[in-house]
Amino acid sequence: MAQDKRQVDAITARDVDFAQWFTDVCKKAELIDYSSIKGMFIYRPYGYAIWENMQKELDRQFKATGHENVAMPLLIPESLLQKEKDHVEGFAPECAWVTYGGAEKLEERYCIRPTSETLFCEHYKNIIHSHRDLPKLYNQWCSVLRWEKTSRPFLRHREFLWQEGHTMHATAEEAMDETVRILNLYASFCEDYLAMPVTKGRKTDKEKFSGAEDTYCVECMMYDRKALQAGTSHYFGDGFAKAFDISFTGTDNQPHYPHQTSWGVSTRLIGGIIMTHGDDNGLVLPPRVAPVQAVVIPVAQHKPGVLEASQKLLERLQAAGVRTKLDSSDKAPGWKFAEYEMRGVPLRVELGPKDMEKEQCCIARRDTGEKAFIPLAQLESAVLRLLDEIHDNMYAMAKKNLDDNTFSAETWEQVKEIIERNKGGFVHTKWCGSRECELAMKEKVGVSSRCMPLEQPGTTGKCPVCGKECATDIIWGVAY
RNA sequence: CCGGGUAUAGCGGAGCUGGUACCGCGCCACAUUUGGGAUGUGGAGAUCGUGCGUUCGAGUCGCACUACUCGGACCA
Repeated sequence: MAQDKRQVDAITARDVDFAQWFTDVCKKAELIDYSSIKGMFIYRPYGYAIWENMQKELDRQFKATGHENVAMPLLIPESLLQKEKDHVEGFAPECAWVTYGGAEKLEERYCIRPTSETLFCEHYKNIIHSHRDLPKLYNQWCSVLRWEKTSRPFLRHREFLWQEGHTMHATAEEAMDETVRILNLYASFCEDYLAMPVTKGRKTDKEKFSGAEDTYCVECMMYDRKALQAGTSHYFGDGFAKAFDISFTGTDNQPHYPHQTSWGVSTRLIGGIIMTHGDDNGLVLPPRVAPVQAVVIPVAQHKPGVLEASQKLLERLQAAGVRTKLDSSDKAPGWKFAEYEMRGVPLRVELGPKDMEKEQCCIARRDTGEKAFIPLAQLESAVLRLLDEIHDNMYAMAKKNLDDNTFSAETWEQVKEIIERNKGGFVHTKWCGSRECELAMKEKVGVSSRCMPLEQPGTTGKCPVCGKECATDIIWGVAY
């Protein structure tokens, strides 16, 4: 392997130590750097650019479905956070608190937002009075802070970037529609933009968001067969509205409580694409969010005309809407090949004197490593076609990994056997709905419930723990 | 939060029974090179994670702290 020639850039093999491979990729591809505070990471330009591309597309879709962006305060007074009982119980253990303003000790301490439901509710109380004020479809892009005990790049930060949507609706049905609309939006975003197949489902009471009536989620399977929760969409009913005393006058001239949702995805998605698609040569980025979709590498660039011709390729691809970079640095071509592979750039366009004679260029795919010689006249169409093909192929490979590692079982012993033999994966069983049986699975098998899939077969069977006859399908797995 | 490991130049490492630090890669300059991580010559770069202590003297010994990392717990 090329990268073995240099220790400096060596990346731990993926199958030898997946955790170390992941950290190596994050560092070597210059996505992220550590800061001096545990769990607080620096998003470097290349890593942040991936987030910006995700953000751009999600923001477009949010706006297309009627949502508006707002910016709420960073700090939450303790008294405000405490208004909803379940919510504060869930988040208080991981809050960081501001207790001083300048040299003065504050009368009341302020929590640095771990999530902003309470802030939105306080505001909604002031602006929602009539059914004409509904729905309110707000979203904010911000960072939040949760004092996690263990942290890992992208997967679990103390401070992380995300978007949080908070909406208010006149009826439960409308709020539930919104919850599902966003769940579907997240699912199609993961599949169509990140090439990550998802399983849509509902969380158990144990796993749902603190204060929510229902939490829906998209669960993905990483290359190492562990589960990653990629996005969540919560239905709150009118619980927060009651706790925060938010009401509106309906067409019937009677007071009503509005129904609420919240939903979010975070920079954890970047961790997801790394662990779904990466290989032993480093990152493999889904073309639709890759900061650089094609890199033009001149070969023998000191020879007359090569740089100029390469520059022309750059301009043509940029004009065709392809995010393209030309690397005319004086590194050797082989060095550049390895470098951009490590960084996951989907396509490499090589141009040298021999190609110029034949009016062609060489295009190499990151996902398969295949090289093809393309007539210069067909440059744009070939590149655009290949980017789509790469996306489809990356999706298909990830889907195969998901399908190959998804199983069904009837008893907890079978689940344990499958998880141990397969070193992870998803196992479908029936579930009686009791927390005791869910906890027993963690205890006996070491798995947690991922979700109850939205698509239920409607059959009945036995709970793998208590053996009771039941109808609900549930998925178990080891999660990040 | 509990237990194990680690911290020396940008990166990876060496540094003995205490004496102010060495190697490879990278970096800078010049020359020759360029189709899978080029070669030569010259050069720069470190208060040894932080703080306190022992000592004539600490990278080395002791204590504390911080961060990273692997298990576990917790969390989503």
